[in-house]
Amino acid sequence: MGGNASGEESDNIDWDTEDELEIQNFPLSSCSTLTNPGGEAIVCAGEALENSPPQQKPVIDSDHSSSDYYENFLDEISDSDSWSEDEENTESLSDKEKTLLSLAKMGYTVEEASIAMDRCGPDASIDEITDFLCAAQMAKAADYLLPDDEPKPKRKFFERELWKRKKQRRYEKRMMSEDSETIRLPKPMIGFGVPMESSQTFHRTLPEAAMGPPYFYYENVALAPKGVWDTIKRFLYDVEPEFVDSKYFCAAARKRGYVHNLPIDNRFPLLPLPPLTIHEALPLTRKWWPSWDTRTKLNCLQTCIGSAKLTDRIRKALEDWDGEPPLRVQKYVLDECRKWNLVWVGRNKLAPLEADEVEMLLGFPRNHTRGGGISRTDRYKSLGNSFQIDTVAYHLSVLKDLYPGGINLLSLFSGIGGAEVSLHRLGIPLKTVVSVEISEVNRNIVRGWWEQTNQKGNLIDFTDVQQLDGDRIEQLIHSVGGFDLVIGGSPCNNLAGSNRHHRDGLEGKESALFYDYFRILDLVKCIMGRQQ
DNA sequence: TAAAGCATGAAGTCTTGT
DNA sequence: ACAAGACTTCATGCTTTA
Repeated sequence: MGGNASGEESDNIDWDTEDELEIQNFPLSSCSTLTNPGGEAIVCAGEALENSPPQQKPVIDSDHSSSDYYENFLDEISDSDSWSEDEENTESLSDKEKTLLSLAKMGYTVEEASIAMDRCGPDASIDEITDFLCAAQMAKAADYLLPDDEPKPKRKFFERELWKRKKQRRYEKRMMSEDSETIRLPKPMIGFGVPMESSQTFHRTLPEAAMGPPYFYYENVALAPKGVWDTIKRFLYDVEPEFVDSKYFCAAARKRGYVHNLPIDNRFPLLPLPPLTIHEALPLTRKWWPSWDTRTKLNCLQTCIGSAKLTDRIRKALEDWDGEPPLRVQKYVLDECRKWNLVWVGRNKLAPLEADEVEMLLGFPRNHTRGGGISRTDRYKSLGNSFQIDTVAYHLSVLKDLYPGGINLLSLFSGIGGAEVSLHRLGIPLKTVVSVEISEVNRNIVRGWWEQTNQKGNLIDFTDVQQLDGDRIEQLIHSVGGFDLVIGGSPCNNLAGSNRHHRDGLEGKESALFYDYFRILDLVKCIMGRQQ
């Protein structure tokens, strides 16, 4: 970290105009016209997308809130003895004064800070304000770096931070395909919290356009190609996605993003809590599990399983060694185990998960996808495409108190009924469920489950989202009395990392059905908004 | 004809080493 | 800081089998 600081700075900062452009347009406005892949303009609900709401970010409610960056920032400030952190009682200060104080401690002048706060609006977070300040400084930073300008210590510090911000910004730009802000995956991937990890309280303020009715809940893979989640967020009323890994809910990982307008306070998990480790979930494997296989969680449950030839190759590779194989073989075996989610079922014997086990790990009732005309291959495929019940139910649990008499559900891309099963297991009565699912075997599974669980409500099937045009939706809303929840996870085929052939992003053949989710949700919002 | 079997990397992010 | 390596991923398309 040594070296000539000023030389480093002047050599490394490229004084391009990107940030100046940003500052001129500040606050960043989200897209005002949206087009679908076909290029047709998509009609948005009233002011929903035209009045770009201020970017809302979830805020951790703690004394030393905000991002890692901010924490590092504070660390550095306290390291450099030019800043004395006197313990002040901030209780009596207003929010604005607290923000001002924070910014002052970060090295900004009160004047700079208050201008930025005015520009960013009353609801802006510290991050947004510092972003603005940084961009503003970039526009006139050249002045500061003139050789005869004797920078004050404060400026020096400020410039260093400026440079760091610039680096961060360039890194983020690199991560992004286009402009707009980056959506970064949180670490740990716990969204607005998971059970057992309740030390933090999360708060968020939804953009006005996102407010219900109805509530909506959208799901897709977290590790989508660049820019996909930005687009999804932009369409879904600028609601910040909640990224959650289901490894905090069960013994298998499942990294997913969820965009929803549900309350996030007072969530509760399904009981009993499912097993959280492989050994607890699959106790029979314990006997054969070698000590050098240190896995405690399975990787993502996918639609395909490892081949018999693969497990045979592994068996032969292991049989050459009595006892513990050499590291080279261990690595080969572990790599394949992780890639295919293999488990130990005998000496030197690995196997892919049975469909029953996948069902259990995902939180579905036993035999949910078994029989009734579904093939083994299709069973894996349907399960691999489904929700993790405990995760989704945790998010939906807030509905229980809101709808004691039950809910009307519009379930798009229902699959094997993850949404329905989640609500049922929460004890939320299902009044009318309108379910759209292209696959006949999946529709049969949901229908079978509906009958076997003696549902009192009414299940209405549709095959294709295209059938739900404005008239049909209006008619449904009229006959049902409005939907309380519009839920769905649109196809991920063209987003998923496993797709070798057509990982085409959100505009891909199947994944573009996201736009139908938005279209239908927006229609429902529109029609129900009119009726109020 | 339907179902099962099987080979097919890239694109990210994160971690580690220099 | 930077490069290189490690790690993970709601799958598709072709071939074989029942």
